[in-house]
Amino acid sequence: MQTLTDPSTLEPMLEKLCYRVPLSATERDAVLALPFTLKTSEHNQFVVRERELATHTCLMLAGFSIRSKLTAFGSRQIVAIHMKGELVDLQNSMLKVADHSVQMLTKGEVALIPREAVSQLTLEHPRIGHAMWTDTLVDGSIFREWIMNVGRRDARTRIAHLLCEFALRLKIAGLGENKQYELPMTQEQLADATGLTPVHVNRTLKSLEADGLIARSSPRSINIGDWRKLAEAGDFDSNYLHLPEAEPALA
Amino acid sequence: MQTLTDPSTLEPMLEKLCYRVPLSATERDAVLALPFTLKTSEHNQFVVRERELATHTCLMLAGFSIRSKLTAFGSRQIVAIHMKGELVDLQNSMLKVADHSVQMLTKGEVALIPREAVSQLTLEHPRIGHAMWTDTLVDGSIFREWIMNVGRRDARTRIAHLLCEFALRLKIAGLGENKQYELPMTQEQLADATGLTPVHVNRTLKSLEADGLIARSSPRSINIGDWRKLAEAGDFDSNYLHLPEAEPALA
DNA sequence: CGGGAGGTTGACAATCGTCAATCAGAGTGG
DNA sequence: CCACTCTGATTGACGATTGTCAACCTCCCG
Repeated sequence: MQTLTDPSTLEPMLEKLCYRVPLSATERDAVLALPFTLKTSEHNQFVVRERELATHTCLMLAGFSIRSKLTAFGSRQIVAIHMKGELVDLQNSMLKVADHSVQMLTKGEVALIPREAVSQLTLEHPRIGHAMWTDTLVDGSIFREWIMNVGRRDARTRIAHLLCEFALRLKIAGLGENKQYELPMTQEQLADATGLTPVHVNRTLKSLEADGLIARSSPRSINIGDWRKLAEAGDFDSNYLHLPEAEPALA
Repeated sequence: MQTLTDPSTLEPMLEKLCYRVPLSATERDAVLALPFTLKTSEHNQFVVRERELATHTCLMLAGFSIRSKLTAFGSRQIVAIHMKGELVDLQNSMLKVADHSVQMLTKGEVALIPREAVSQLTLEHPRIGHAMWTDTLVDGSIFREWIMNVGRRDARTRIAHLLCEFALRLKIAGLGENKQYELPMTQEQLADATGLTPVHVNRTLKSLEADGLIARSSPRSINIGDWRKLAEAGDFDSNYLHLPEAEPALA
């Protein structure tokens, strides 16, 4: 596996960074000039494991991944879902020792960037550092929303909320424009993301379907019938995603 | 209210920043030279409200505060607790529009630092920016642990975990060395932090007390009888706090 | 002394978890 | 092409952790 610097590859990352903090041409070039290693990751493969030393930051180029933690008892909590353009493991790599695992949800392509290179880049280009910091702050905002989701919402609302967030983020990442998408997770994974059991997730999805808020041609093929109604059922308000302009609805 | 630059006041913030990323003398001086407004905040007073424009970053000098969010239905979720030395509202102010509220838990003293001054400081001193970024990353790690706490742990474990985290953070902030402290929150606030109801928090505290894991001379005066046992009951592992050296226990 | 906030307790209800069986679909090998 | 198998989805019966409601208590403070 060799280190590459093909500037075209890191485009998704640059797009994400410029999304909120505009960067100059020089700065953009500096980002694209980061060294990286391309890697195809298989379904279910671990990118980082809890407690490991993280030496690289992982940029998602294709596919989906999750971040998760384990309790001592062995149950799993998924704390984030990641898709194209997202720097999955900034968190672990900057803090050196991983406090959670990152695992592929589907087969995908990732670029591994050495921790030191990212660190160096932000020191040489403070505005890039600022952009990455902002990105981390948005991640934090999403974490807070998830705390509220599992802490203060009932099963139906949690699931609806997750479906809304996923739909909107897919759209922003340029992975779908409409109200129909393929959920890349099993119901067990949905359960681990919402703090429920797989059985109850199933019941809840059925209930949402029965009420016409979603339709499913296959178990994971989500079709949002009425965005407004689903957003209401999910207590979903895109404010916490900190999108630049008003991009509140899919409808 | 006038803007001040008394360098002695921002010491707690500097300590926090240098805790993980060592700063040079020049950098330290730059931090201390930040302009700020001193403010005494009363019990229950709001520092920032959800959806407001945040123009300042708030540094806790004395007292405790919480960050919270509201569901549409009106229930509250506390997503973080803050104490001396912590930059409470970096999150809101850097993202401009607040996605959650910050409220004083006790009477306290805060320093309000203009958002622009912080932003400017990090651009002029990239290493300070790096330190603040790291701080934000640690905040993120704590958020993730909280997601797991409310998502995958039962009532007893959640409460025990919160009691452990609070004890350890008090110690790190230099606010207490021993296993005895005064919890600055009501049981209703404990409930909002753990995703439970006040009644069940009460039952759970009683149960922890009955089992000798804690003792309480008054309802909020927590005395940790056996740190190891409480940490075990709370599935508490300080890894996620990313403390510099081994500082795992209080015992 | 009165009022109020917060803490405590008990009875009962309900959301959600557990257990377990069955079903559906994809991939594999004969 | 057809068992065979495995993973994931679905469903039902039952149980339990936790929520709800409501009363009462305790302490602090004006």
